[in-house]
Amino acid sequence: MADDTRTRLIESALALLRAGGLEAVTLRAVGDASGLSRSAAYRHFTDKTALLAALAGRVVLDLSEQVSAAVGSTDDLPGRLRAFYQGYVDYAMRHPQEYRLVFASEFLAGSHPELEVAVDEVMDQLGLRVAGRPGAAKADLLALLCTAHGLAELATAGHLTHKGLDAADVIDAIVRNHQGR
Amino acid sequence: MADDTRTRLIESALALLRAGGLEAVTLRAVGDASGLSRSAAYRHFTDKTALLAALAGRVVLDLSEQVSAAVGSTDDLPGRLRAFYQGYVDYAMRHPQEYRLVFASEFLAGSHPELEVAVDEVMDQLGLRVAGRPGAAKADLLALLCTAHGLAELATAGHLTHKGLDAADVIDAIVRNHQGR
DNA sequence: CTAGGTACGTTGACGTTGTCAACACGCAAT
DNA sequence: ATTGCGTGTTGACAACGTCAACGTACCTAG
Repeated sequence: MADDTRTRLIESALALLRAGGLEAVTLRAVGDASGLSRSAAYRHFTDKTALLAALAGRVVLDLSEQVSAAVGSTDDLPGRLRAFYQGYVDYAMRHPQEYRLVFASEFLAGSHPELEVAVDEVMDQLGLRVAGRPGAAKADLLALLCTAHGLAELATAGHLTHKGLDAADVIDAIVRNHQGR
Repeated sequence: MADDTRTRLIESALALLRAGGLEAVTLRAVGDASGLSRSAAYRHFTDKTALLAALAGRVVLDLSEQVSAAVGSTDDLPGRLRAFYQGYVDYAMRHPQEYRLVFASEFLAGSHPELEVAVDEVMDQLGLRVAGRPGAAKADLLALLCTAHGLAELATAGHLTHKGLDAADVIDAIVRNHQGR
């Protein structure tokens, strides 16, 4: 099966990313780790960026599942908000390189519509999950995701811990300042 | 003066970044654009990442000034909030590559304490500017900045316009859902 | 059964990049 | 005058993304 090799390439890239950051993910290294050769990836991806985009897609799905699980079936809105933010930033802190790859690859690579669509879908789903029902306005959901993403990026960059605070404190402030409608 | 050459290198790198994105910023191209040679940058920066970090520092300062000007001396809190978010995302949309470089370089490059400190300082200053007085809690200011940064990143990635919305709509939602104290 | 195409994988090679060593120049201080 | 340092250049190297050429298995049509 060709799909098998394809996922093995993605898996190897993921392992390299975790171990040594984005700069450790080279096509030669991916080939070695997969027991293949340098340019084996070109039979399954048009580009190096296409491989990264596929990997990013996997990450987005993983993130979505974990956050959904974290929100679970919390009843009250403040509780859902808190669980959402906490689950989101927890994932980002547990997998910093992976999380940042998702948005870095959109920057570095010109256009990977497949990934952009995946991100959009996951974001929508997460927003609905928190809002509770599909009646919520799009702008409100996006506001939620903006905050979550900013939180995740600042947290993974270490800009929160610098001041004797951690993500939970900021989440507290966010939820406290949020008035439902 | 050596400082002169140093700033010229940074300026050339900025021009290249604006013109062709991050991948167009190569040390050889910077040398050419500065009328110097390939490795001239190594007399002023230890690394390519150090040059990028210096450039990012310049960008952060620029961002800070523009956002401060946008907030100006708005009186009411909702007005200040709106002006802050709008000014922040405006800058990011006007200079997407530069804005993203600031946070990408922290990711790509291991550690550039100078840049991290600059980011922290600017963030603090902006937070105070919006809060109006130094009495505000740190966590509240950071919450503000998380949202602004997330907004800027999603906007520059095109994740807002996809749904027939633009940044102003999301800012409306954010301000509407925010209860000051 | 054979011929040919297709999917998959490998190696060789090329241009580009970041980086360093070696060298050269000019200026300041001893 | 000599020494040293700051600044700049070129030559060279390894690593990288990428492509062309080639090989090999397999499936399918005649």
